[in-house]
Amino acid sequence: MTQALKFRQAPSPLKASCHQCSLSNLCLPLAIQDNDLDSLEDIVQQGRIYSRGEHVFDQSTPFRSCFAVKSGSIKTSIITEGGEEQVTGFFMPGELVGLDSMSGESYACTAKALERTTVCEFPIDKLEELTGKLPELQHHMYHLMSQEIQNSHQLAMLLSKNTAEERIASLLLSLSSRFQRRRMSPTNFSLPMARNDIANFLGLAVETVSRVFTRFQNQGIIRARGREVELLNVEALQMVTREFSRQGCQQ
Amino acid sequence: MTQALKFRQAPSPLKASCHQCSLSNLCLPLAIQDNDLDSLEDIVQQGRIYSRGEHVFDQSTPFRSCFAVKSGSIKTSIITEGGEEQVTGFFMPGELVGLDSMSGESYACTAKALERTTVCEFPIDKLEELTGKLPELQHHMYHLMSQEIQNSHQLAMLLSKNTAEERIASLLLSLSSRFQRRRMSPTNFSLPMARNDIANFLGLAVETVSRVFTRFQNQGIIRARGREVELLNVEALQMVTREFSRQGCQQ
DNA sequence: CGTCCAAGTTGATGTAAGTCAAACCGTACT
DNA sequence: AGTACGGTTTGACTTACATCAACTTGGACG
Repeated sequence: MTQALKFRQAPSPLKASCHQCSLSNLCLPLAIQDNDLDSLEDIVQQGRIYSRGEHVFDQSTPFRSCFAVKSGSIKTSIITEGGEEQVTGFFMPGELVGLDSMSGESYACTAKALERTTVCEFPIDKLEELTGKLPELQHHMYHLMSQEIQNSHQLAMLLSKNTAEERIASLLLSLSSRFQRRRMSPTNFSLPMARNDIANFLGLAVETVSRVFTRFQNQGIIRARGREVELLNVEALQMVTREFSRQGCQQ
Repeated sequence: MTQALKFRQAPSPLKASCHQCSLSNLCLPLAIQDNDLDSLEDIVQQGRIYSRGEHVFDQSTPFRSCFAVKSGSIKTSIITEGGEEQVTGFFMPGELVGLDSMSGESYACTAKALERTTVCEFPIDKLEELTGKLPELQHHMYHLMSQEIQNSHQLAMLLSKNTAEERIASLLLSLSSRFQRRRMSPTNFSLPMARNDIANFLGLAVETVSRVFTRFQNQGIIRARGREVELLNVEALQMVTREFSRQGCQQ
């Protein structure tokens, strides 16, 4: 660790500044008035920097906090007794990780940084206390959790009804819109996760994911080199996801 | 409708009595002190009786309330633009329906009574107001929503990793434990849903569900006649669900 | 009590995606 | 520069389950 770093990194927990955060229109601050922002800042802790592969938290360890992704990205997954992994989600800047763990003493999943990642930490007891005082914040928490239930239902639907192509098209479009929300290119981005994670998340074999990527590429729908992806024909992708609406329709 | 019924059914909304409800140890009252129970009773409305097949609420209609199942059972499902149905859950007495709809103006799914069913209705604005005042109730709401996220992740896992037999064994065991919580026989119960619903929920074809049922029956694990089910060998069922933990293990 | 229709079962066949195996990167490390 | 090792791609073969089709059961109802 260099001298310079030592100076900048004060002994954590370091207070984060929601006021100055560029993600305040995506993250929790989105829900509350400017003058209540201070009380949120009072409870949030600046998390440390996680490098690729590091665990932000581990399944079955005591549940203390939810984490908002500040930069980078996080993958959450459940590990079964048998050692099987199931990826349950990918989290990008402005998104809140840990909502599935609010029903027990310990984390319901493991959160792993997919790249160099920074987070803000919200200790759960303080967060609950605060949401009790700020109805809009409470409402937003309900909103976020409900959203996550819906997302998960959507995933279940994808897994049970859709083909490999449809699943991958859906994922690409989901990522695309999430990049767009952050004012980044919706058609030209770099996948934060490995093919393996995509496969696991979508209930496919790695080989299948690979094959679909090349098939899409050959059809001129996308261009992919490693993790770099370019969506050449978004409409075609949307067609693929809705392909299953072929109720007597010939195409 | 008989005379007697007309007398008992006062013009709704009728106030429900949580104090006297036999489900108070499963439902929302579980979370709060006896002296706060009155404030919960103040907001809850006695719902009407739904007969089999009736909708309790419909996807895309304005979201007003969450519903606790009092008797009977409810199936929730999403209908896609293409008209495809995806069953997202089954709800039994004491369970809360509608948590996935708290992020929008309208219900995220359709809730249909699987049999003659009664519910208690919690208007969402009043419920939010109350959870702002009762920290334990707020905590419980977080708990329930988090649980639902976990359930849905569990389902996704089942759908993406497990065989037809494993999925059905899991469902049977889940139902079993939910009957048990209600002090009913965990080994001898009647399925509230049709084979079709089971198939849809588990991402299988009806025929497959049927075949697995008979296979289990031939193996002496269960006895099934229509919707009547008897679990003859719970351990065997548990073995089936964990079968995928065969990492080099010979059995 | 017979009729009817939906729900459930059983059998035969097709297929999307898994599995196994091998080659091919890209990049990190000595 | 050479080696080593994930991650990725491609091909050949297998399989669990879907699909299609026929038959059976059972409860609602005149």
